[in-house]
Amino acid sequence: MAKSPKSSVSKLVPRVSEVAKAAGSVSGVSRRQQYSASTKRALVDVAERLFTENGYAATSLDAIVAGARVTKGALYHHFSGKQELFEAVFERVEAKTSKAIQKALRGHRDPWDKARAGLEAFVVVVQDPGYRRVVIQEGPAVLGYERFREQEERSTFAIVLDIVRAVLTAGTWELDEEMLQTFARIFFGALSSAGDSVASAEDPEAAAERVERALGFIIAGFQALVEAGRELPPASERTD
Amino acid sequence: MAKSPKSSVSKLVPRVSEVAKAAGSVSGVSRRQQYSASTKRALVDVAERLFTENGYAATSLDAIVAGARVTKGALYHHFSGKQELFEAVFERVEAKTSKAIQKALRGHRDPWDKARAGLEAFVVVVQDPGYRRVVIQEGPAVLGYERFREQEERSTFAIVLDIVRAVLTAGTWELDEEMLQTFARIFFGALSSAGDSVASAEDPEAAAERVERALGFIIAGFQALVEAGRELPPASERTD
DNA sequence: TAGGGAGACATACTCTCGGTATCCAACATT
DNA sequence: AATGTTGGATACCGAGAGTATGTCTCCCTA
Repeated sequence: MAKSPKSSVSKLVPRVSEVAKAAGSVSGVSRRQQYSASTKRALVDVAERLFTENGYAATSLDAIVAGARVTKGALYHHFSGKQELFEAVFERVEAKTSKAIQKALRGHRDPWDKARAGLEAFVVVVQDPGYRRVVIQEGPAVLGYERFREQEERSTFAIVLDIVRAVLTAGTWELDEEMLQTFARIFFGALSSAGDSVASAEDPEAAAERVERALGFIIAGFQALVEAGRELPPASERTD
Repeated sequence: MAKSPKSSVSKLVPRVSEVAKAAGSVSGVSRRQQYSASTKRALVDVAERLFTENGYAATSLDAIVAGARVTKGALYHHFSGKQELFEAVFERVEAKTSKAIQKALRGHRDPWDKARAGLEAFVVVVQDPGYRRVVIQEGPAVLGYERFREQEERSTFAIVLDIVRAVLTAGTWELDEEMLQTFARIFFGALSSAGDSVASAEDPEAAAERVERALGFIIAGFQALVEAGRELPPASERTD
């Protein structure tokens, strides 16, 4: 229905102007595919910027496509909708973060050293506005908590889990996977919160220092118990 | 402009049907004010339910006003918009939670006992779907992180801060307010995250037990160091 | 006790925005 | 050349947040 807009002139500017043409054309991908990939990247680029600056709800698709100099048609060709676009941004930010932390971890063999190095890296990386906004603040709400956790599970949280596993299996007692996950969750939450407090502080430098000292202290206490072979306490007395 | 709908019959059902008439009419409030307060409460009631069930974005104002059997006019008379309505819900849920924890804290004098009791209470209360959804998951995104923290600052977080202050000033060393806040933030984050993992577990009972044991262990390590009078570690070597 | 605020809503409208339907041009394939 | 496929443009739609304005009724005061 609706009068067909077939005679709409289609002023079609030369299209795909100066963009693309990166990656030397050697590979087997056609020019068309290159263009496609480049507009997709452009969309994610702009979306990342706008989501970070104004948040998910306050960022309109019109603004995004305008920024990427395409139209909604292009957007909906590459993504199923606003949420999937957000996911793409989310994954990218996560990947960046994850890589940065992994990098900081290299060069430490002792698990406890690794933990401390990871902590320091995390405190730095969490100050990135993109990570704060996209991952920490809006991730759970936009993706839904379940999907959010699935994503985390495969990146930043995985790192924490690895470290926790390393330091705990180095101890004398053994514990099941569930308990490991629990410890990792707790530390991960502590890190996230700490990171937030750093990022939103008036003086991030000073805040970061405080966070490192505090967490260092807690970890030290933890380490002492673990290395002393102290058993896990039982749950409270209401466990029948 | 626009044709004035003055002749729109106004079918006006008896209005303010069976609701209200709670609180024995002794106080100095007029009947008018009672009615007003009751519709406001009805709005918040319904909003709390729908926000909890479907989330903020997926809950339309139309659904809320329909549930409360009023119109948008009423809603916008009492609240400046959807967000302010959410804030009202948020505050109520927070207050409920806060009160529950405070209650669990009574009857413990030793700060460390208090900490453990508070932990247990928190793990329970965080399983409430309303708290999870409204406060933990959507609070930061909807309110914006700053406003979210301001609110937390005055309720649940305040409790954690109190406890942390109690256990730390009981120790030998002294530390400034900022450092206290940092510790509280960290523990608060750990608690929130732990609470989430409990609430979203297949077996919340078992998850709650694990959380308590893990956090109990961490606290024990913390306590050991504090009571040993161990100094805070310096920050990492890049502090010039 | 009449009347005039003003508070407490109702109704109808606007406008932004996410999503859809449809079309077209540029390649790819035969 | 004919055909299919992909990348993308345009126009449109409906949902829903917010607004403009009217109106009823309680309450207070002269």
